[in-house]
Amino acid sequence: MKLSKGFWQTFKETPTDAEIPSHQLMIRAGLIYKQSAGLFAYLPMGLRALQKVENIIRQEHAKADCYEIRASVITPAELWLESGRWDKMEGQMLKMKDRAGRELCVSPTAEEAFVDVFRKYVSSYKQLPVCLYQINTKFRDEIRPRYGVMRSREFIMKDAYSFHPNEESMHETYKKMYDVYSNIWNRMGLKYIVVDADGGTMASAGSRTQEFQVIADSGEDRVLHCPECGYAANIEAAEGKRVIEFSKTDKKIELVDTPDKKTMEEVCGFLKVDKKHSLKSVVYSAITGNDEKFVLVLLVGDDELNEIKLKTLMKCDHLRPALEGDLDKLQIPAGFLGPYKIDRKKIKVVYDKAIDLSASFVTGGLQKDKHYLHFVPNRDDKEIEVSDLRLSNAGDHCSKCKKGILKEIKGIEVGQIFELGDRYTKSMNVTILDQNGKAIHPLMGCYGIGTTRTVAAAIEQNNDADGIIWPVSIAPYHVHFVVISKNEDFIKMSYEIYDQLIHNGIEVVLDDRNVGPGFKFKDADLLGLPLRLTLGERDYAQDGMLEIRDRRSGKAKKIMKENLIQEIKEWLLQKQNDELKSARV
RNA sequence: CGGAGCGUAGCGCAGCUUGGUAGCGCAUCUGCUUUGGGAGCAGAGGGUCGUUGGUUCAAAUCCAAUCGCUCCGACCA
Repeated sequence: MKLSKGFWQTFKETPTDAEIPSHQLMIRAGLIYKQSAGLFAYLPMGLRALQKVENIIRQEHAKADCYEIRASVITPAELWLESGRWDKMEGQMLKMKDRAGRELCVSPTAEEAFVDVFRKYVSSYKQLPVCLYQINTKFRDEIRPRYGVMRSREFIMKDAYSFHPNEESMHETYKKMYDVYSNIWNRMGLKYIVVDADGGTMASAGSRTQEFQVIADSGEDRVLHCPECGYAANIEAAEGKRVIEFSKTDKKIELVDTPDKKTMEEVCGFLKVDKKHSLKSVVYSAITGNDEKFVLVLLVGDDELNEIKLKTLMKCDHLRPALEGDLDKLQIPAGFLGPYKIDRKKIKVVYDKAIDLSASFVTGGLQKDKHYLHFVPNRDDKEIEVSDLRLSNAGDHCSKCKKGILKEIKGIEVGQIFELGDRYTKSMNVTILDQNGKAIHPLMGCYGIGTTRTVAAAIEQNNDADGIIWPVSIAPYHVHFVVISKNEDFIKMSYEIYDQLIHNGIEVVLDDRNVGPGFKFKDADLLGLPLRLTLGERDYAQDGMLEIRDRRSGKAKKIMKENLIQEIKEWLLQKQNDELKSARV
């Protein structure tokens, strides 16, 4: 690209609505343009980086015998009604009607569409396993889009779907895709961590799934990591064990006044008790269809509830915290909730398994301005149901090796791999014949990568005060060629060098604009291509050399015009190797 | 959806309290000068003040409604 003829504009000022570095830099460096909330246009520089990511993905998938297709982005309601997700994904889906009144939606994901393609063409175990993928636009009507393309409503995702005659084949492909995914981010030189995850509404409960998390302070995901054995999991799925010194007592349960003390902090502060010697009571409503059940969850005072665990326990479609109105209906005073003598007909009660049932706790009095002291669950409560419900936390003991202490890391989820099993083939009634001529539901795996999010994550991890620092593998171009001269002969020379670089396979941007050198250098730093090449009238007149400079290290070197191609190729190769080594955690 | 805030030129903002017919910096255009870290001088173009309605002799300014955007929360393969 010659900038004098190109389409590229940078901004000196940081846009007010951009919060995190990658979002600010993508706008300032002229990579993207926001057209509406959560909707972006990719400009030439941004699009090239995105295409680099996509091509790495294509190359790595090809190695694993995955074939690219492209399903339609708009899909008919029938497909979603078949799988039962037309209503389940309500809210996330952008639905519409065509002129005949048929209902359609913009795909938020494509399991149904791929199953639909699969069932048309595959009918025998002999055709399996097979893995198809696409790189295509998705739309999820996020309640709150934010952080630029990190959480946009329209985005581009690579989604792959594999089909299998049996579990063994499904496990095998899962493992293969794990390697494919690792190679992809390795090649980009990103620091990432693979973590155990929760399947959410995608997979059946308990099925295998892992997330690939690019490590970044601005990440929205919390990951727990054991430095001893390397165990890592999304905090939602993490298994940590809390070790607490509980307090024991022989004293009888006692009702005391706690006027206007409603929160844990207030009650424990007032009674001068550590929060871990009290029970936190939270009420949730579990909804399945028209059926609504209430559940009282008891946790150690300073623990948090893991809603996913509760949702699994309740086997419900939706879960929401109870509102004051619900509590009024149940005739329970908000702020003074507790298990002691509560009516089990109205509400289910579950103790978290971290609670020592023989220890003594402070708990709500079930009447206004009252709490109990010395509540001992297995002495004072007759019906006790225990389940694992707490959110694991940094500081927990690792459940895998029993030695390490879990640490928290923030991550950006750029990919997730699932073993789906027969969830979709069953609901959509897809069968193939096995060796015995028997009809079976094939098993599925699915594997997603946020391509647009990967670009943002790469910038999030590679930037400094001056701008972006692209990894070589996904940089929009390799070399930012700055010419400093007004002399026509020099401009002409820069065009010759530019052509020469292109002929040798080096992707180059030539800044031949009629602006000052400072302006060009600032722009080059902001865009952050791996190498900057400078042809300056002043220096060239002195020694006949050009300057080549590394954006990341700032290291610079003078080189003769004749050696340009070779030097640049060597630098790029060296940089790429260095980046490969720095990946993964 | 609940809470908060903001909509004035492409971008960043002032003006609004106390109504009098819109301004600054950057960007853009022209000319001259300037070329190793976002140049200087001189001039120019560009705004239904988000929209609609109301109050008023007069509304960017006051009132109401509405739309859009952002932040916090809930939501999230």
